[in-house]
Amino acid sequence: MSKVSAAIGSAPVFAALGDITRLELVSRLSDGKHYSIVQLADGLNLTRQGVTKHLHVLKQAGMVSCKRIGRESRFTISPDPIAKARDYLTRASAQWDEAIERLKTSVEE
Amino acid sequence: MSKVSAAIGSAPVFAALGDITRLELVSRLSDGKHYSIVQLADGLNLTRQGVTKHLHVLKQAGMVSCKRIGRESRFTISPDPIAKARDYLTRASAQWDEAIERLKTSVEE
DNA sequence: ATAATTGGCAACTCAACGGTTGCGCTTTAT
DNA sequence: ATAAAGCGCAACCGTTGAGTTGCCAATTAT
Repeated sequence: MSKVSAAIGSAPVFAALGDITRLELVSRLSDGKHYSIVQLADGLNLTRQGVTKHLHVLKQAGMVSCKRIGRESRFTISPDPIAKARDYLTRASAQWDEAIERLKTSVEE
Repeated sequence: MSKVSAAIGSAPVFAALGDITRLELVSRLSDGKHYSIVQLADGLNLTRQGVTKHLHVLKQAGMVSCKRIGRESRFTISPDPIAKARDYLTRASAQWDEAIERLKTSVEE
């Protein structure tokens, strides 16, 4: 599997992380605990519905999971997809690090 | 600097990576060499202008730099911003890895 | 029983995005 | 000198995205 085809699976994850609100939500969920929507919405400058939409995006990207408990929806982080995205970036930087290293020694145009 | 404030700087980078065309462009540029727009557009199923727009997004995110040489614009990868994004994801996963580890041992609600 | 919390669903607005076409300018090739 | 290559700019279009409001159902608290 090429690097690109490995990456396209992570594209939705990157897209999801490309919004500061969702970045904030992921940050709040990074302690591994589970939170209700109102808890997650607290302090954010947008409606509960807005937060719900963002959480839905994160869920579609596989980055969070939710479970209905009584009247609330509890959200938790799902580490795997983000770990995959991280691995892609790690491989990518390793790739051009050595490529640039090669270009530095032999001046190939 | 908190993790979030470190992350919001990476949001445009993540957003830029959230498109499969730009992911492909980054992949093509990952050898550290520089390419003209038509070279980068080759094989992609969209117009030269479309590619130009994507390259502009990558440039705004600081992920590529371009230099005019004669009649062509040569684009090269700029590793730093992507490395920062990678570092953020690495720190984030490390954080919830240990958090989840703690939650596994002591069952704290 | 009644009121408050929590949240899902649908409709709507406005802006941003991805992509296109057309045109003109500069640089290179013939 | 003329043609072609490479690119930038601007206008335009359809779709998606973020965010809102309003309403109703279910659960919990009083």
